[in-house]
Amino acid sequence: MVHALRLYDTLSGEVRPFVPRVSPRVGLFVCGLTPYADAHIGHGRTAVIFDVVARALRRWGYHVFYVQNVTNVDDRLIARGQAEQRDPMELAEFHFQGWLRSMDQLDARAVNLYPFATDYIPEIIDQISALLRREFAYAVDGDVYYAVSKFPDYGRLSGQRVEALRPGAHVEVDPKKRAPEDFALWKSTKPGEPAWPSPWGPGRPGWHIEDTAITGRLLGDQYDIHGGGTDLKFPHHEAEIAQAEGASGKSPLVNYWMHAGMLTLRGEKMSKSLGNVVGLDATIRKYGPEVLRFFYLNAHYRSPLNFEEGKSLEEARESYATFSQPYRRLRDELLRGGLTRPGRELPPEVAKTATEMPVRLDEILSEDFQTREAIAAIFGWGRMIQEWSSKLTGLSGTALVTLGTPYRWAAEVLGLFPERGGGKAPTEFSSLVQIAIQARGRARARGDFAEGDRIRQALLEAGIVLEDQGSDTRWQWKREGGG
RNA sequence: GCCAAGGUGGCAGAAUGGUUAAUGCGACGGACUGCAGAUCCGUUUCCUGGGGGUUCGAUUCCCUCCCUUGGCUCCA
Repeated sequence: MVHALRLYDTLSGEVRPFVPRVSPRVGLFVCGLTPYADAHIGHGRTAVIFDVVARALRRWGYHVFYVQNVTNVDDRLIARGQAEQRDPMELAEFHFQGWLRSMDQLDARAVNLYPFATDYIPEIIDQISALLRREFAYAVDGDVYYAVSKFPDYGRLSGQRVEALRPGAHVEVDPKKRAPEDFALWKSTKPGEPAWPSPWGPGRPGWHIEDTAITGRLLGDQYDIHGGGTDLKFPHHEAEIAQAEGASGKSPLVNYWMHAGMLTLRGEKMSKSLGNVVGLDATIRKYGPEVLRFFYLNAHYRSPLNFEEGKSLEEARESYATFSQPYRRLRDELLRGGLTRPGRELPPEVAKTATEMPVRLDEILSEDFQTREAIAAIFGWGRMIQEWSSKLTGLSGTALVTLGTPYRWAAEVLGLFPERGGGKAPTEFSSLVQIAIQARGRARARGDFAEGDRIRQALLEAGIVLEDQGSDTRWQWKREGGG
C-alpha cells in the first residue's frame, strides 16, 4: 500500500505528487543541529515537523530511511569550546545528548541515524577531491573553495541571482577567495583547533560539505526528500546542490525540498545571536511534551509560527485539553471492563464514520501535510463523541474502541496522546491518594466541607489536583506553568 | 537594494474561483457543583492590507502599492 501524497517542493515552487525514486524506499535527509548550546523551541519545531513526515510516510507504506546530521565541528563550537575551555567535539557531544533526551521526551524518534560530521572525513575528502578534479573547486594555501561561477544553477533554489547578492553584509569576505560568493569546502586550521590530515594539509571541513558527503554515502548521489528550516535555503542548501551535483555529475540532488517555517518570537526569528531564545528542554518540562507538539502541529509546517511567552503555550494547553478530553473519557471508560465489556453497540452510521475517519485524516494529511486541518477534523469528532457522552457508560468495549479510532490515528501519525510510563504513579502511591480522597468524601457526606476543603488543599500543595465529576472524584498531577 | 514567504475575526491560525470563511483560545450566557475546578450546551450576525484588472461571481487568479518576516555566505 503506497499512499497518494502530494508535496510542496521549494525548488519547483509547486505541490506535486510524491513519487520516490525507488518506491517504496524513501531517503529523507534533514539538516540537524550544530550543538554548541542548548536547543531552543525553534529547533524543536523543525524536528517535530519532520518526525510527523516520517511517521506518515511509514504509515502509508513507505520504507523511510531518515538521516539527520550533527555538525560537531565548526567555528561556533570552536569559539565556545575555547571560551569554556572544553574540547569542541566533546561540547557537541554533550549538547547532542541533551537534544536526544528532548527528542525522546517529545516522542520524536523517527530518525534512523544521526551521523556526526567528523565521522565522515574520508567521504568529505573524496567529495572535495572530485570537485577539484572536475574543476568546480580550487585550492589556496591549504584552503579549498567552491567556484560558484562554475555552477550555473547556483541560486535556483532560493531564486537568488549571484550578481544581486551583497557579499560581506554579515560576514567578512575571505581575501583568499577568487569571488566573494565562493564558499569554503576545506579550511586550514589554526594551532589548537581540531584538524584532520588531507591532501591540502591539515584542516577541517567547511559548513556545507558534510551534508553532501554524508548523504552521498548514506542515501546515494540522488535521493527523495531534503528538509530543513527556511533559513537554510540560502546559502546552505544552494551549496549542497552545487557540491553534490558538481561532484557526481547527476541532477537533481533531491526531488523534493521541504522547508519548515520559522518559529518567531514577537515577530522576530528565534536565534541565539539575537538572544531571544526559549529553551526546548525547559519548555517541555514546563508545559509537557504533548502541549508543545500540539502547538507545533497546530500550524502548517511552511508557515511562520509566532510564539509569545506566557501566551502561546497557555493557549495551546487549553486547546489541547479540549482536544484530548474525549479521548481521556473513552480511555477511562475502557478501564472499566476493558475491551470485552458488554454493552450497546454503536449505530451503524456512527461506526462507519468512525472507521472511515483515518482514511479522511490520511487524505487531509497527504495534501502537503495539513496537520492543522487534521486536528480540526478530530476536534469535530470529539464534539460528536461528547453528544454521546451520557451514553458512553452503556457502550460495549468494542464500541468504545471504535469511537477512539481517530485518536489512535493522531497518536500514530501526530505523536499526540503518548502512552508513556513516566507519568504514571505507582499503584502504592495511587492507593494512598485514594485513601485521602475517600476521607474527603466522608467529610463532605456529613456536611463537613471545611475538612473536605482542607484535604483538597493539602493534596493540591502536594501537587495533586482533585476534580469532582458527579459522585466520582478523580485526581491528576498539577501541571507547572501557572495552570 | 535584491530574492523568498506572508498580511484572514478580540487573539492564534486553516481553507477555498461560488450557499452561514474551518478549528481553537478568549469573552458572554446557561447547565452541573456545598464551593471550586474540570466538563457540557448556547452566543460571539457586520473578519480575508490599500487600489486597479480578469470573471456571471475574487479572500482565492493577474498587476501595482503599502506593511511584516526570512535570506543575501553563523543559523532548525
